[in-house]
Amino acid sequence: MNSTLHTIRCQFNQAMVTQFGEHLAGTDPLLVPASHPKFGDYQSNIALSLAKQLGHPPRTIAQQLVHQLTVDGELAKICEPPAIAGPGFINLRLHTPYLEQQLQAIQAHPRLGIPLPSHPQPIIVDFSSPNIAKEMHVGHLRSTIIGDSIARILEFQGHHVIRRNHVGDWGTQFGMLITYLREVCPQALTTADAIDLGNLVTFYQQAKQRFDTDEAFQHTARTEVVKLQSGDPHSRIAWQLLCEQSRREFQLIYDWLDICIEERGESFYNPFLPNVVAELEDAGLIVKDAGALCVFVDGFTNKDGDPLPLIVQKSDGGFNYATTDLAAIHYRIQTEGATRIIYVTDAGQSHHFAHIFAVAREVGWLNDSIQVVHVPFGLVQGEDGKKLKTRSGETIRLKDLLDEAIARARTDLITRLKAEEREETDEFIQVVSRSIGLAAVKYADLSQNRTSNYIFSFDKMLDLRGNTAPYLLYAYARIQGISRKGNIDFTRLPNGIQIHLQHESELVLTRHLLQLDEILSEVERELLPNRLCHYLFELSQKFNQFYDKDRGCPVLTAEEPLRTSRLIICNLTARTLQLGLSLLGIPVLQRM
RNA sequence: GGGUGCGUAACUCAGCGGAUAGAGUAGCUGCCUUCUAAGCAGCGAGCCGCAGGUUCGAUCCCUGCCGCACCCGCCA
Repeated sequence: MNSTLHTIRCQFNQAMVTQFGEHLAGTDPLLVPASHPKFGDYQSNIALSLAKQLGHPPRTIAQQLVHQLTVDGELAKICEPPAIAGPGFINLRLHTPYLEQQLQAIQAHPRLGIPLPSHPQPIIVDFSSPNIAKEMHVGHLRSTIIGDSIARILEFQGHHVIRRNHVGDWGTQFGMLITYLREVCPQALTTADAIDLGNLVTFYQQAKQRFDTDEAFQHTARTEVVKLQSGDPHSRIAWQLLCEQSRREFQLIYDWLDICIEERGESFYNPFLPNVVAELEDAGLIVKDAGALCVFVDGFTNKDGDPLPLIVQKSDGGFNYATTDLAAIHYRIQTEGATRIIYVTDAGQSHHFAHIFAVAREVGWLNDSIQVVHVPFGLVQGEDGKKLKTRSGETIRLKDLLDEAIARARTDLITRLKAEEREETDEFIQVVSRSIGLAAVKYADLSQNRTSNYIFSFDKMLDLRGNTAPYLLYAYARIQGISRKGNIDFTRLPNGIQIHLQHESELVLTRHLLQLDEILSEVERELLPNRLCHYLFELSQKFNQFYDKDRGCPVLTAEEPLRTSRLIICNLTARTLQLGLSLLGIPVLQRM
């Protein structure tokens, strides 16, 4: 909420200095959300941690701090008198008039009280990154969804974000594919769309198999890459045709998922690759080993415990992904001026990125003013706990996966409509089932801590109960239902009027509403969208408790001025849900 | 063999060095002459993998071990 925590922190700091001396200036007062609602909103654990240093019992320290805070007086504008509990916790409870005033403030604020940063940063988010000549499959799901959400959050926070699709459009696989196509389907190399993408994928698999087993083929393929990389016109035309075809296919998926991303494939960096090697050479980092040009940095060893090289130029003269990734870092920093680069790829690549970053640091492209991070995520597993595959053991195409989610959402919806004897248009059914299906897939992914593997289950993600997209969307739709029922235009509710918080459930709800800014800055820092999901889930639960006819409080049937006050709370909840979901890449529904 | 990540309720998962470790599902029990029950309230369910260590305090940090997953020289 509008800097509440910041204000409290300052007050604590001041009190610490006044009571215990200047050396405590800037010491973190260890303010955290209360561990249990009965303790209030926040707690400071500082007294416990200062006990040893100051040589006093923690409760005495807490008493001195509370005394000083009371004398200073500022805190009383926000909180009820601080309470000391247990071994020396200082518990803080925001008082109701402050909550009422804060709600009023965010109601009038288009960003719900979230401030813009004073120093917006240029940030590159590198995500999705499918490979040309392959279809997008389940392996691209997490990078695409998590990367998009991170980009949305950073954009909302006011940063200048470049969403970057580092597609695999270069390298050995193309030599392989072109060589193979020349044998089995030469027209594909000269005519647009001579074969459909499904076949292209099959050809790719066959080419890969040949490459792995046939040495002569492997050699020809490698030569083909070198030809392509050196600009041979026939190779380039073939390559462009393949890229164009894949690109259209990717775009279809991105349109479905409402993902905006700018393609800049590996090939873009081709002209810069020799220079990368040259700069490494100039820095004295290049070592020739078995014909390949390598860089050795401390801390990287292979399975025998020997130093592990980063190969930047292969013995055949070709460059590889390490070279490309280095060129990309260089370009992103030098030319694009990025101060933060975020790579959203699977956890299996951690080692590779650590290696690349270490070399970039060694050569001096990276320094402390630039933050380069790998944001790893775990595998998508089937319900058997193994890597998600079709029954026949093939990789699942992303398109099929999304189709199935939508189809299942549609079946659920139709069953529900029948049970409730509702009549809806075909268009409604189509829009709603599509929206729920896609939202469910996205939310299921985002709501897990990204670092662990997660088990993919259509049944769980489409469940109308629990921490799922449908539950959150329903909470939103319920609120819109209030506006329809009461003929109330939420956008025309009066601004700046006194909010009244009386009922326990509305206090609980509004306390939660006012925590959005803390959650968002945490998510920005940790790059963990599941924290936002958790927040929104709790918000939905708290709304449903507030709206419950037994234990909650009446809204439409309440007397003024409570009625308007509660309608404002409803609308603030809806706006918060809508904003939060939008940051996850999920649009809301008015009815469902 | 080395490296990285993970081991928390029957299942799927949260958990920020702090108080009695939390959700959701599943199971059981209540609440619809309705501000949409797709909801709400409640009950039971835990050696937080094991063993040490650091700390006033450890599910969280460190070390070792066990189990699982992924990575480990010219693919990306």
